Amino acid sequence: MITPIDQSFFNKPTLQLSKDLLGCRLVHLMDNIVISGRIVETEAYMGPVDRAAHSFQNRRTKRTEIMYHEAGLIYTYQMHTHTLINIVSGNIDCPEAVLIRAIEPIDGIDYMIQMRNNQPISNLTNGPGKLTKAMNITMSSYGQKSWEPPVFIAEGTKPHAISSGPRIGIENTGEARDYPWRFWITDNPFISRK
DNA sequence: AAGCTGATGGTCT
DNA sequence: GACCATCAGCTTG
Repeated sequence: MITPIDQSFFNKPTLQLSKDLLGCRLVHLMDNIVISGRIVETEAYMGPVDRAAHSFQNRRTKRTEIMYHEAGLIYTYQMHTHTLINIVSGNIDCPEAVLIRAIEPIDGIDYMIQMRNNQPISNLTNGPGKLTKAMNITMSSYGQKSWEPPVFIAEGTKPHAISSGPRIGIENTGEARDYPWRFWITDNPFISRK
């Protein structure tokens, strides 16, 4: 049995949380199988002041609603045909979030390979859409607590070093394009891009 | 009501 | 490198 992290873990500035999540485990406890991986890449989305964030200028819709609630809740959304998973951050009414972009598989690797159509291990979870597919994380996680099963964060192993740089896939967002709000474990082979 | 835009990934050339 | 799946939300009318 893997113990979920304490809810108080999420109570910190979003950029700090983005870094602290590196090395933690993302776990999906299903009926007959445990799926888990080590978080190796994240991105911070800083809400009202961040052109690249869905909640830029406090945009509040059915989709972004959950970001206006307590830190540690799960924000899932559909990107084209894929589901992406974020952890809500910031105080109530401060709509920030951390996108989980890549994990290193730990438990349930055979299951992940199946879910990913027999892709090699190096290509199972090295991207935000890939890891949700591999771990069978869907929109049903929207608004759920990430400090309780079935989908939750658990303690992991501290990264030896952390790198940072511009975020991925937000070329048309003005100044926000260059903010170094992507974080990854230095030299980890499972990050989404080099 | 219609058209555009993605925090993506697979497939094809 | 180009194309595309597919949908919430924004823009324009």
